[in-house]
Amino acid sequence: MTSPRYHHGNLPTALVQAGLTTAKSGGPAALQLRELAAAVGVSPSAVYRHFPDMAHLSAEVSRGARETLAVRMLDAAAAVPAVDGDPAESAIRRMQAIGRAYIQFAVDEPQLFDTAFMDAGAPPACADAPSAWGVLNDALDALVQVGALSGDRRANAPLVAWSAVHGLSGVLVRHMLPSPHQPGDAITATLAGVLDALGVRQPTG
Amino acid sequence: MTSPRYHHGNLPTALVQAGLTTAKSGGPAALQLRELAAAVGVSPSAVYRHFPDMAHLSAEVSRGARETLAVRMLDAAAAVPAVDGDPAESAIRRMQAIGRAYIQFAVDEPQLFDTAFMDAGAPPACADAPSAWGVLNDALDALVQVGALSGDRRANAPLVAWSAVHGLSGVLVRHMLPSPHQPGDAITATLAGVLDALGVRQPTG
DNA sequence: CGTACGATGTGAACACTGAACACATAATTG
DNA sequence: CAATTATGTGTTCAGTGTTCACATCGTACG
Repeated sequence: MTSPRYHHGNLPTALVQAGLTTAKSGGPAALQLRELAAAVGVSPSAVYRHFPDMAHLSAEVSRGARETLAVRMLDAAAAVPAVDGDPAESAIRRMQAIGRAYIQFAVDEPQLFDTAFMDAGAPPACADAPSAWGVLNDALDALVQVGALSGDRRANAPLVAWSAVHGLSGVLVRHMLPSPHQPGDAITATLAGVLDALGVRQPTG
Repeated sequence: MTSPRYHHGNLPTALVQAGLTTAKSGGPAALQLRELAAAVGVSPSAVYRHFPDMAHLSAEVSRGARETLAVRMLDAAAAVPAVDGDPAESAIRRMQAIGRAYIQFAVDEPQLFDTAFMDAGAPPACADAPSAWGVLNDALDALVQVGALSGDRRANAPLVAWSAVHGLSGVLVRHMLPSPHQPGDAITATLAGVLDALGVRQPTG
């Protein structure tokens, strides 16, 4: 398997994987066709057997980064223990955990976060693999089902939540804060603000 | 002035101007050294007499875009008529106008907006020319001075307001909305949410 | 079997980019 | 007016994504 066969066996996946590794440390600007090809041990031209364009390969790496983010969110939600006899409280805490995981991902892996949202055409609406947008909407649905979120506010809810959390993430990632703010405070304040704007009661404790 | 003199007279400014024009239609990716030089009618190497690097020129164009944004915000605030005998109401309306102008700029000039915030190192804290961050903080100071914003919330206020407004702008610019949302509704909802999160009363009418 | 064929990878090109050099010209200063 | 500095030119170079004719492998069919 490690022998240098002429046919790689699974080039596209390997290229995307190498792209993710590269992007994790160098960001989207570090994604270069020749470098990725070399990292996988393949000629530059070989890439074109699987991707029509470097842009398409980059887009696929970006998609991978978004998927990683979605998985982090799902894991964070799953790690929240259910509160006995209070499904609403559980749903609210899960919602908060999702938002926190999103921001945490941006802070922990700023380059990957940048890679995830680099191109304008990236639609979070695509029905593929776990998407952050999907995870958010599922959480909102859960809130409605449990009675913690009113149906009226459901329509604008994803937009409000997403822009607040995504906006804070961007600000933190790009170090747009002039004074040395405490990110932790900002995160909790933003999460509380989102729940407040949605008319969802704050989680106890 | 239009005669093709050997010395351009004001190359750096002209290059940045050309960069702004290019970026307005093509975004940050369209900023190319040779093209900008040609647009100004100058050899590519001439650029290096004024900018050590293409990155520095791009950064200057980005700064220009941010300045444009700040001016739009200032203009919008100035266009709000004062409410007689109610300085608080005036300040609140001005604050709202600033946020609306920010988002409007992103929607009207998505490419310029992208250019304004392309590089991570861009500090809105720089004390140069009108900066969006400065405009926001001035508006917040006005709110405090008028008693519409409590001093306690002043510390986190810029972060909360900025991330919400900037986040929504980014979402709108990148068309991250799956379903055909109404941007107008989202904008007013977000602005109201920001004021709410800051504990500022909603403007009347 | 073995042979033709499609899928996959190679190597040498090409056009383009930002960048670096020696040189030419203009403006300024003594 | 002479000399020096500031500014712009032309050429060249390394590196990029991309293309094309060719090489190689796996495989399905006679």
